Amino acid sequence: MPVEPPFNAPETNSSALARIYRVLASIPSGRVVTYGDLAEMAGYPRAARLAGQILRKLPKDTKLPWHRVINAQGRISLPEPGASRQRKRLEHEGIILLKGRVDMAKYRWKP
DNA sequence: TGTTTGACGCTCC
DNA sequence: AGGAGCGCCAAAC
Repeated sequence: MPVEPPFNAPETNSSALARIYRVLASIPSGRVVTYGDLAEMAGYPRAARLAGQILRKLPKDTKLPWHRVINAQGRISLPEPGASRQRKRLEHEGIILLKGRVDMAKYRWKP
């Protein structure tokens, strides 16, 4: 008799990694999501730090749009020099940071 | 098996 | 407005 899975465990055979990757790949150019959004969309509500943990380990040459993930305050969470890379990529997609912040009301992606 | 660790988030003040 | 404090949660050790 299998036990009830934890409330936050979406499916036993699909890893958080795969789920996060899938959602990340689906974020449109020119839009952003928060770490919390990313985790929630992947099936892990309140696991914002998990999203960060996974993003942190992405290979440097990944093609996934890691730069479209910022914190809930609209700020870049990476330490330098990553922050500069991220800002550059965002601006390249038309997302301008004012006072170091992205206008979330305008660019936050909510499917 | 228990503890530590974050590219976090929310509430106070 | 901006910082301190605390909660959160799965991965790494």
